[in-house]
Amino acid sequence: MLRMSTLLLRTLRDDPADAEVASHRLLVRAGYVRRVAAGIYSWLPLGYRTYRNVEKVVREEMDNAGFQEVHFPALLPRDPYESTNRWTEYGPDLFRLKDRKGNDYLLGPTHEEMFTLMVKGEFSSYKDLPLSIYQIQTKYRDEPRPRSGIIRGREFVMKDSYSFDIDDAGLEASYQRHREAYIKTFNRLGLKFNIVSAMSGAMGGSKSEEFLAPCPTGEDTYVLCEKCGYAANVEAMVTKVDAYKGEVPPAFEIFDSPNTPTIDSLVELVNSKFGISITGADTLKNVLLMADGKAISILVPGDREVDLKRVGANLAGVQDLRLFEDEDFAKYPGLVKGYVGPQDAAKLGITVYADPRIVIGSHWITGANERDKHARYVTHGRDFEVTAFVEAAEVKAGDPCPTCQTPVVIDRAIEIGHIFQLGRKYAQALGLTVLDQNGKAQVVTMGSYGIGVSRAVAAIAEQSHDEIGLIWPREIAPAEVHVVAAGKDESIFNFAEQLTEQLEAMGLTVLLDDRKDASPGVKFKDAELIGIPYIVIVGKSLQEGKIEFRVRSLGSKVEFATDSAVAEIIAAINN
RNA sequence: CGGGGCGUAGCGUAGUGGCUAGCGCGCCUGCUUUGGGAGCAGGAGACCGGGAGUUCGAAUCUCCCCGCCCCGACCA
Repeated sequence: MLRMSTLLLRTLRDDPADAEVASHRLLVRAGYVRRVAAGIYSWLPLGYRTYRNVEKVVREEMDNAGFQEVHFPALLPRDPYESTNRWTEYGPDLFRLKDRKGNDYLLGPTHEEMFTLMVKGEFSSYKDLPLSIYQIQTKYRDEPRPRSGIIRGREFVMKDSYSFDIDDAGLEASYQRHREAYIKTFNRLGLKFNIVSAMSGAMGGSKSEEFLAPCPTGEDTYVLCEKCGYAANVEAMVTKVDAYKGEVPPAFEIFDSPNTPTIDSLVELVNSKFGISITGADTLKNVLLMADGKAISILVPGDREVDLKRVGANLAGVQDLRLFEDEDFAKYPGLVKGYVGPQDAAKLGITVYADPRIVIGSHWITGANERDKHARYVTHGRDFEVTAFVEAAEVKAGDPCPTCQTPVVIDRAIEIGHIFQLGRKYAQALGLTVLDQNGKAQVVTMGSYGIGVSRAVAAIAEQSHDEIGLIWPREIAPAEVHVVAAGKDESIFNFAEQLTEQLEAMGLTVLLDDRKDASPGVKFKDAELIGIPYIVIVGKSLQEGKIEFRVRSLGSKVEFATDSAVAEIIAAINN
């Protein structure tokens, strides 16, 4: 029995000044967590019970799926991370430390190496596969910017799984098993989520999907087609365009265009000069970038910005990507800021990539590579060539769905899970092979799957709260029933106590507000803030033989007779 | 790392050169109160983020450092 009279808990009447997002604000106010440093939090009793409930659901679903739980240290030696070059590649996000002998250690940001090495140490035959193992472990990443309370911390708990298979078909099967286990897990956690296709990015795999919990304060942006269900991270959104069907344009011509530094001013000048009515979408923007020290130009329609995230995710192998700065222009005197066009790219020594919208045969108004001059009828395939198409332009709400052409919507979400097919990268680097039927060594293929366990607590809070407090799903709540003794009469406290014992005897977890010195108003406010789903009030109606039953999420109140209270409460909860 | 904001008691805050740093919540003692964050009386609790400087005098002005929050870049 949890008693409010002795609980290590102090709810706050005011919102903490340093919390903005709802989950952070409410978890602090309701006494679930306290900040220790940026992105590092302590859990108080109510919070830790909630956290452990989430962990329990995750663990049960992993076990149900037949995955085996293991546990690695958080404190790890440098060596395994050298084999995959991540000691270097991970950069400043890695927490590094030295032992007394001066040897390098790290706090694990993720554990691919350790899992791979564990399997390598034990198994060596195809007969041992497939295998899926997981752990629930604290991870450390020295984030450049921790934010939103426990949504993005520098210390956080992640459930990470890895699958090991002999071939691609096996990997696909393991991937699907994880996908199904994740769907069950998030459903049990009461989370609304979308499964979106994602870029596997730096991890170097192939197929990858993210589980996103929609929420306005989320930090991931994704597109969703409400008709066919297509969903993708903005980085992974595919642009669908038709081939050019217009007429072949006349030869390109250069015209004077002084004082047109912006697309708008250019459009205005062209329209009045030629007596036509084009829009920004008919102009071609040449955005210059430095990619690992190489100058590249990205072509996008003038009415769109370049999305650096998308470019980065879609340009294979590029580490450092940034916009051109004045000193870069100085190195390429042929590039006239504001008047760049793709016609002379080869001469100027830059590599040109184009957004898929710049289809072959289409013609554009673009810079003439001379101050105060633009050109029109500049035609792709005739007047300029590109090295490759790359998804580069920003995604806008209303863009056509790549599968059914319906305008998509853009929404924000918290990433709560990520599954992907890693392939053989780690197994190769660490030498994980097994012998096949023919006695030949085969490199194992792996999948990697993560759930942010501590983050899920915050994600649930984000999706399930109102102005006055938290509203937990039953399975996650720190207790299932909150019994409030509201009054001063001894009989009220006695009955509340008895009722609590009876409910517990029926298998329910109960938080009893048995504080003698708190007024009913305080107890009601606290109960609403704490957010246990069912609230039972033992108070003034006790003398009429009644207690009150409330459902936090509905704000509903009904009275039950005291002698049938336990049965009625249980019936109401299980209804 | 770029831009913005902030740091005064456990929490929320007032105080912009003047002597004793104020208020509300919370906490302690006593009395009264008990269905929507009770009342009265008394009390504890602050190296005003740290350091250096300017000044007769600094929470207040200057410089440096530290910490925290938000936007961006980057990332689960």
